[in-house]
Amino acid sequence: MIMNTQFKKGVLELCVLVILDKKDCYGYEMVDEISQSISISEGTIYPLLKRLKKEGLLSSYLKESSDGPPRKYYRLTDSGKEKKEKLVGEWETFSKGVNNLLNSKNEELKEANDE
Amino acid sequence: MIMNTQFKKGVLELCVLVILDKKDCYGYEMVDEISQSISISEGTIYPLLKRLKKEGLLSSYLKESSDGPPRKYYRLTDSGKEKKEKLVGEWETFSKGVNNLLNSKNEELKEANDE
DNA sequence: TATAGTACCTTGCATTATAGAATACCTTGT
DNA sequence: ACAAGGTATTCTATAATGCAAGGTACTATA
Repeated sequence: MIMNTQFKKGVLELCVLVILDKKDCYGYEMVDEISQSISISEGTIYPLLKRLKKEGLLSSYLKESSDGPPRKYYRLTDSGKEKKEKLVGEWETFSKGVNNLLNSKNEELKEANDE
Repeated sequence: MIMNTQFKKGVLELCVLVILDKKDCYGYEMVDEISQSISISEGTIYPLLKRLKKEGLLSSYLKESSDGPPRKYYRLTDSGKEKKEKLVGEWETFSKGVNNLLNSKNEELKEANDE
């Protein structure tokens, strides 16, 4: 899936928080989850998870796996849940604003061109 | 209007192209136009316009003004129009993907939690 | 003269996604 | 035992991009 890199900035953080709000996940698993909707690579998710943990939005714990090295599961903290709510709201406002520009520009500009 | 900076990455280019597809504009004017939907500052728009012109998506011409210095109007080139169409499509795919993650996650995860 | 509004431009900074490479574990085939 | 490949984590270096902060210059008003 080819996708505009720039669009993703900041949104991936939102996606990670939303997914972790539903269930605990490890990084490799999250790449799969998110990839169903947005293209993403491992080199992106691990630094992101590390950053979010450092900011106190996530906690983590290790769990052994039957087929590979142990998995590091991440869980939302309370502050992570707050942040998630905040980001979801911001995303809705933002995407509405963009769609506003994309669609409703036609009418407004008729007058502007009537000079 | 306070707004997540990261969400804007790449989207502002789309907004500029969409607006210029409707009518020619100068930078200062575009800040007003876009600000109705998304917060943006001058320090953002001028470098952006310069870059888009350099990439051949925009052409520009000067026009005198009665109340201030001459205005530099920008106009979409053919290649700019192509780029605009492409970006609009990418935005729609992308925002659908994000909303997908935000909303339809509930059902899919019931099974996942049934272990 | 001074102030404010319009309009443009540049520099430097912070943020973030990504590719690429390294490490380590397990399973399967030879 | 060995190699190959999939799973899983991590780090480094790089490229984009938005923005604040500053500057220039023109016009109108007080």
